[in-house]
Formats: sequence, structure tokens, C-alpha cells
Amino acid sequence: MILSSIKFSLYLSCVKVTQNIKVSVDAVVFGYTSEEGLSILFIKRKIDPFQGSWALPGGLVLNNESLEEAVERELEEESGVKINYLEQLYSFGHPKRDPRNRVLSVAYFGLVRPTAFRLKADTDAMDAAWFHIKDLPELAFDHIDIVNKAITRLKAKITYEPIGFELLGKKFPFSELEKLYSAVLDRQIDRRNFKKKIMRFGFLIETDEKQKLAGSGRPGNLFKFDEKKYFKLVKEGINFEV
Amino acid sequence: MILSSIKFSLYLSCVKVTQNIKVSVDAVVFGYTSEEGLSILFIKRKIDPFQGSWALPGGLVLNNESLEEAVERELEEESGVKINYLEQLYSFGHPKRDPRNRVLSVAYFGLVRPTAFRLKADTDAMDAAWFHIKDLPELAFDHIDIVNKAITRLKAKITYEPIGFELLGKKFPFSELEKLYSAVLDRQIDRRNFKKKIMRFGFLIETDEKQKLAGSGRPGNLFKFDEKKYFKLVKEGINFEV
DNA sequence: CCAAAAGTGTTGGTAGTACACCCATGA
DNA sequence: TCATGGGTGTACTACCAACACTTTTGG
Repeated sequence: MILSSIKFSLYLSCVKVTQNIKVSVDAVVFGYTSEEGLSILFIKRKIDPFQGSWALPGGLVLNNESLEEAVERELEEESGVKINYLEQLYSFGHPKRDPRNRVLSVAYFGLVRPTAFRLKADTDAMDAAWFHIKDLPELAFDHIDIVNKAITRLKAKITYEPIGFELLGKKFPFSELEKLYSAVLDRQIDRRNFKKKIMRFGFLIETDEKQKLAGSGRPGNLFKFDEKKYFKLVKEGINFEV
Repeated sequence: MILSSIKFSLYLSCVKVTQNIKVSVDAVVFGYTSEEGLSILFIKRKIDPFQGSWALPGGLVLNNESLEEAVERELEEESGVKINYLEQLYSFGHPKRDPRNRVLSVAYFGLVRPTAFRLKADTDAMDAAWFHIKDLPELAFDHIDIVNKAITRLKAKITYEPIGFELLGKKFPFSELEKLYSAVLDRQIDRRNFKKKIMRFGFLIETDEKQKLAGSGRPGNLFKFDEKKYFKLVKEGINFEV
């Protein structure tokens, strides 16, 4: 195998030495709860380098698995998370981004409902935890760059696609959606205008159930997504500036 | 090096065999001329597999160069093109996308002014040529997927950023810009509305020079970009639906 | 004078924005 | 009855979309 690898390199592009770059995947997983707000999932590294540091879940890609499979496997192994939405974010390939060997990381961007499962640290992680987006820990490697890119993407994405289905529960009061948008966009949103805008798209259905109250205040109606219309709109790529 | 590589893999993520994935870059370079329209640059492969097929310029990344350096080097080597704008597009990592070994390709997306240089085939290419976007040849590997992704990106991008500076010359008649948008979006554009829209942004300066005529018809004024305003707007991320 | 391309304004519809008061509930 | 959060409508503005005739040039 090693021989064929060398031959391959020479053959393909006249490189003088065998290319020695490893490929890994990392995932920036966003979760949202009304209590905790918008959070990102990190694991605590078991091994050097950066042992004990917080880092994005991820790891080397196996020889026969696709990148997406690698992400899902690593998430499962390291944190027990089953992802709800996954898209490729960006590849980070700076030669010195890993202090040992060169490692190219293909970063992914994911959304989950954190209430849907319990976090558990596992194979490669001492611990796994959510951190609020405004209160991130020091991170290993260049993971802070990856996180920043993901936040930028999330912000951009939410203006042209109705994210939310992947982050909220089956039924939720309208104010949940509003708080989510407000958290992602990091600014206040006018309740009335926002509702008008959203309802125009027609992918939200108002149920006649009422919110169970967490404190005082008037309980709101619960809404749910009309999945058909929702995914149809997502596919068509609607414009969705809030 | 081989030993340390194996140790590294085991150490990092409990992989049983050494990861054997190569990393390459490929570039989808768009060019525009009023005569030829919107075109993409391809090279004709000198070597197997797909010898003699058309393919995207690209190749393996060297151990100590960044991905962007690799793209620029390959473009220079294979076609003599000096790129004008470059951004990462997507990484293609399917295990079987290369029939020999596994090769992950980080694809880039580029814009150039084709009139600025002559194409020349070189090291790894028998030939290099522009193909009109509506008349692409059969392509090697999964390059058609990469191209389609790039076209989708270009279409999306042009609606929220004023592309054009990178594709047009220093001075151009307004109709050039309009034809460019029309070519990218693949639909007709209302001349009056388009001009109103563009001029509102204020990054175009009308000069008092006239177009040299290619045929009959009234010659138009030449315009140029106000680079300062243009790049300021690009940075701020304007909304730019046409 | 004819063909080809450039230049130019108005109107109606739609969506965005700003803004304030009343209602239902729990404590 | 008070505090909390939910629910709702209007008026103004800005942008979008649709649309046709005149001007300048070359042949």
C-alpha cells in the first residue's frame, strides 16, 4: 500500500515526495433551547495535543467512509449526538494548523434539538458540553476560526432559508421562533413585523393548543411546521430577510 | 516519516489502518467576453486515467503549500492563467471519486478576465481551452458535479454581491454588465430597471468616452468601477437582487 | 432611410419599517 | 391588582416590475 501510494503521487502530478496530509472532519453543531439560548457543542480532548482543552467534535476520516459518514460517526462516538441537519461548511487546510502532522479538516455545520437526547462523552472525549454562543471556552487548534465561520454562515443562512424546523420541537409558541431568530441575528426583532413576514410564507400552522406556562404571562398558541410546504420552500430557496 | 504517520493515526483517533487519502485542489475558473459569453476553463489531461479527457485544472497539494497556493500554482502550470478572484467552493470527498486511490478534492471558484492573457498548455496538460457554459465537453472524474456546484454558486453570488469587476475590463459599455448578468442568471433582464438598480449603489462611474463600435448601432458611454466604493460594498455584503 | 443598439420615466403593486395599546394568566 | 408576556393594525416609505418611444450611429 505504501509503495502504491508513492507511485501514485509521482504518477499523478510529478510531486517529488509523497504527499503526507491527513484528512479529518470537524463539526460545529448548534443547538437551541429557550432556557439556554443558542449553543454550540464541544468535547474535552482526552489526548495530546491540547489534552484537556475544549474542541469541536471530529477526527480522522476512515479510508472507506464518506465525509458525512465520518462526521456522524465522530459525533456519535464523542458525544452521543444524532444530527438533525448537516451541511458542509468549509475546508481548513493551513499547513501548520495542527502542530504535529499536516491535517486538512473539512468542517461541517449542524443543527440539532438538544432536548432530544442526553450528551455522553465517549471514545475520544473526556467530556461533552454545550456552550452558549456568547460564552465560548478557549479552543484547541484553529477551532475558533471554524466556529466563527459557522456563526457567520448561520447568520447568513437564516436570512435566506427558514431555519428553525431543525432547531425547535414539534410544537412551540411563536415567541420561541422569534427568540431563536433574535439570538442568531444578535439583534432585536419587531414581533408584529416578524409574525407577518413568517405567516406570509404559509409554512407555519397555528394549532389550538396553548403553551404550558413557565412563569406568569399570557400563554401563547402553539405552532407547528407544515413540513411539506417548509421543505418545498427550502428547496426552492426563498428569500427570507428578517 | 511513514512510521510517524502510522503512529500518528493510531494515536489520534484509534484508526486501525493508516489513513490513505490524498488531497488535491481543482479550480472552476469563469471568464467572460462579450463575443464568447460566459465560459469555463478546462485542460486536456496528458495522463491516465481519463487521458485525453477534458478536466478542471488542478492537482495534488504539496506538503508545505496552502490550498490557495496550490490552486494558483496548478493554474499557472497547466494553463498560464493568473487568477483575479478566488474563493473556496466545496470539498468533494466521495471514496470512489478517483478510480485509483482515494483523493479528496478541495474545489475553488475563480473569476478572470480572459483577454488579459493567452492560454498555454504546460506541465500536466496537453491543451487548455475555454468552453461556453452552455456547451461543456464530457469531463473526467466527478468534475461535472464540481462545475454544476460552481455555476449554482455563481448564480447565487451574483444576487447578493456585485460580481463584474473581476470579469470585465477597466472600462466597458453598460450593456456589457447587463449581458454578463443576463448570461449568469440565464434570463433576460430589463435594461431600465437594471440600470436604475446598479446606479443606486453608486459604484459605477460614467466616463465621457464612447464605445468603439463592433457593428452598427448607437455607441454607448463607457463606465468604470469606483474601486473604493465597490470593495467597500462587497465587504459589507449588500443585497443585490436583480 | 433602414437596421441595430443605447438611452430614458412613469405608474401601480407589494413588502418593509416604525410604532402602542389591550388581553390572559399566575402570583 | 400587579407583573409578565402574548396578541394585534395602520400609515409611510422604498423598492420592484412592467412597459415603449426616441436617439445615434453604420451601412
